[in-house]
Amino acid sequence: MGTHYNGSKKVMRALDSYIKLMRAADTINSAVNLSLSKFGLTESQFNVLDALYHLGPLSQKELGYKLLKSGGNITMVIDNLEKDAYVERRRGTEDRRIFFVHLTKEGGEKLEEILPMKVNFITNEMNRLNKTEQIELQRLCKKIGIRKQ
Amino acid sequence: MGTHYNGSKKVMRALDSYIKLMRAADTINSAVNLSLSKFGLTESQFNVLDALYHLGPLSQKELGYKLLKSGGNITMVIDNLEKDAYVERRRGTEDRRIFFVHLTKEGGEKLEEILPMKVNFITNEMNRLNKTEQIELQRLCKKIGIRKQ
DNA sequence: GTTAAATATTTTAATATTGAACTATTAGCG
DNA sequence: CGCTAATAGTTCAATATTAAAATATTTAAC
Repeated sequence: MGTHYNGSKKVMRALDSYIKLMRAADTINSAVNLSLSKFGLTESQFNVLDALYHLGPLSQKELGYKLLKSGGNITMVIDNLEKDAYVERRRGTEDRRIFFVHLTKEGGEKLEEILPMKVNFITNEMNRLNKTEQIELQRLCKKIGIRKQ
Repeated sequence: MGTHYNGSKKVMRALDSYIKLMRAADTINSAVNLSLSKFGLTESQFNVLDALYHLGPLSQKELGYKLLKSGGNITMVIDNLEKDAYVERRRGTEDRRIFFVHLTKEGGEKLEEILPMKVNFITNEMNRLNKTEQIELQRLCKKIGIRKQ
C-alpha cells in the first residue's frame, strides 16, 4: 500500500475508534434482536409497538419521523403488525388521507411481555461497564451523536 | 424506554448508555452510508470490497465470518458485486466446494476511488473526540463488543 | 472402500429498507 | 368555484438480511 492511507496516527486512531464503536453497537444490537425474534417480533415491529405504547396512537407519517424510517417502510411494518392483530389502522375523520395506528389489547400485552426482558438484557450488557465508565461512555457518545439531538 | 420500568438508577443508567451508544453509531453510520450510495455501493458491498482489498481473496465462508453475515447473505452480496464486475468467483482447486472471491481491477479502482472519502469522513467525525477521549472510547467499546473480536 | 457426517454454497420464504412512481385527499390560489 | 400544490399513504423494484431446506463435495468412520 502506498503512502496514501498509512495516514497519520490521528487518522489511524479515528478509524480504530470508528471500528470499535460500530462493533460494540453491533454486538449488543444483534443480541437484542436475537432475543426479540424469540418473541416473534422484529426490531422494527418492537419499535413501533413501543412508540405507540408510550406515545399513544400516531399517524404513519409521525411514526416514520420518530423512528427515522421511510413511508414505504412504515406501510410494510404496519401491514405485518396488523396481520398479527397487534395494531389497527383507523382512518382520520378530519383528514381522510391519514391513518392513525392504534395499539390493540394484544399488542399492548405483547409489549408488556417483552419489555422487562429487553430492559433486563440491556442492563446486563451495559453493566460490563461500571458507573464511572458508563457516564464517560455517555459523554463521549453524545459528542458524536449530537447532530441527531 | 418507558416510565413503567423506572427501576433502579443502575437500570436507568444502563438504558441511557445503550441509547446514547446506538445513537452515536447510527449518526455516523447513516452519514457514511449516504456518502457510499452516491458512489453506487451499499454498505455491505463496500465492506466486501474493503476486506478483499486489504486481505486478498477470501472464501465466501471467510467473508461471512469477518463481516458477521450469514452465508445466504454473502451469496446475494457477491452476486450483485459480480454483476457489476467488481469481484469474481473462482472455484477452489483443492476443495471444489469453495468459491474464492477475487477483487477485479475495476473493483480495486472503485474502492480506491471511495476509500479516501470514507477515511476522511470518519476521521473528521471521530476527531470530535481528542486523543485521550478516543483511547478511552476504544477501551469501553472493546469491553462491550468483546465477544465478537 | 462405501456410507454417514460435516462443510461450503445456493435457494427459498419472510421481513426490512429505500427511493421513485402512483393514488387519494386536502389546501391554496386565481 | 375549479385547477394546481402539497400531503398521506401505497406500490414497485432493488438490495439486504436471516433461518431453514436443499445441493454438492469432502472427510471420517466403520
